[in-house]
Amino acid sequence: MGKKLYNISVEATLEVIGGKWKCVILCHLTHGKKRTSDLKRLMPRITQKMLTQQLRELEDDGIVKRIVYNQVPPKVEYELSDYGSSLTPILDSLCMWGETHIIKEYGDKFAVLEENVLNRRDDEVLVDELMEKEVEMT
Amino acid sequence: MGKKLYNISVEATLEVIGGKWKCVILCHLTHGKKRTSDLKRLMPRITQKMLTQQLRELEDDGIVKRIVYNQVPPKVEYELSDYGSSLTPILDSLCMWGETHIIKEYGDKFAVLEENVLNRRDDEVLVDELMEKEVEMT
DNA sequence: CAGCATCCGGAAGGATACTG
DNA sequence: CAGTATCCTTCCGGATGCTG
Repeated sequence: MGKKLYNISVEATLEVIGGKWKCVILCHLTHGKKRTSDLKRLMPRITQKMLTQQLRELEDDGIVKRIVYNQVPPKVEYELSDYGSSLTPILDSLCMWGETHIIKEYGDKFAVLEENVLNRRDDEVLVDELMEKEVEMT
Repeated sequence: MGKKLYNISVEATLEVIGGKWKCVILCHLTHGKKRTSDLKRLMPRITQKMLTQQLRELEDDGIVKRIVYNQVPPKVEYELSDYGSSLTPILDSLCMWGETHIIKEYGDKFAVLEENVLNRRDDEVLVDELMEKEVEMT
């Protein structure tokens, strides 16, 4: 393997999760196993190509597990590996900081969440989190 | 301001610290105020153009403060703003995960640290951290 | 449904020279 | 020393069509 040289250890982290969509994908996976079609719906702007590419890289780095069901039509699921789960606290922190930042910038965080996010069925954790915060603020 | 739409809150975080060099710069700044020339030395691979660009964006987002001394030759320092300091726990976690990852991948973490990192004078915190871990492992 | 191959435009980022 | 401006190359990533 070609050893890479780093000037600071965070560069090693960025090499793994620094891809354009990787943190977003991983954040969704912290909420549980997801099918390819689930991920597509959760990330309407990602292209098929990028989704597969980023998932492959995460798989190669041992961050996510790819579960293939041998059936027709095909079914593939992705979930955090044990090693990938060590990123969960970081991913949660990144999400929480984002929520705070959105509030700081826009006041009402719902103003910047797309409808598909609020209407989705299988990943209501975020919405629940936001609802809780909303209650705290009243 | 043009409101951006997000599908998950981490996207807001990435818009602020997702730039190619931003996390690296911020990690260095968690160790204290730095002159432009310091940052250049700490990041030998970054170009002048990118350094300035990333710093400007971080400044615009209220993450870093730019301190200009009116003197000749010019002297400029950068440091985390109060708001930027709210990222410190995340940045520390990212660094720590990177160290663990380096150990997992290469065994000896010193094998992948460039010499300029080990020889530098003003940012020995990382080295100290590594030394401590080394001791723990023996 | 999940994924691959191909083409292609545009943004990202490097190199260089110049300014105060 | 710190920063700007310009040019130029690279390659990321989108769009499309096809396969099992």
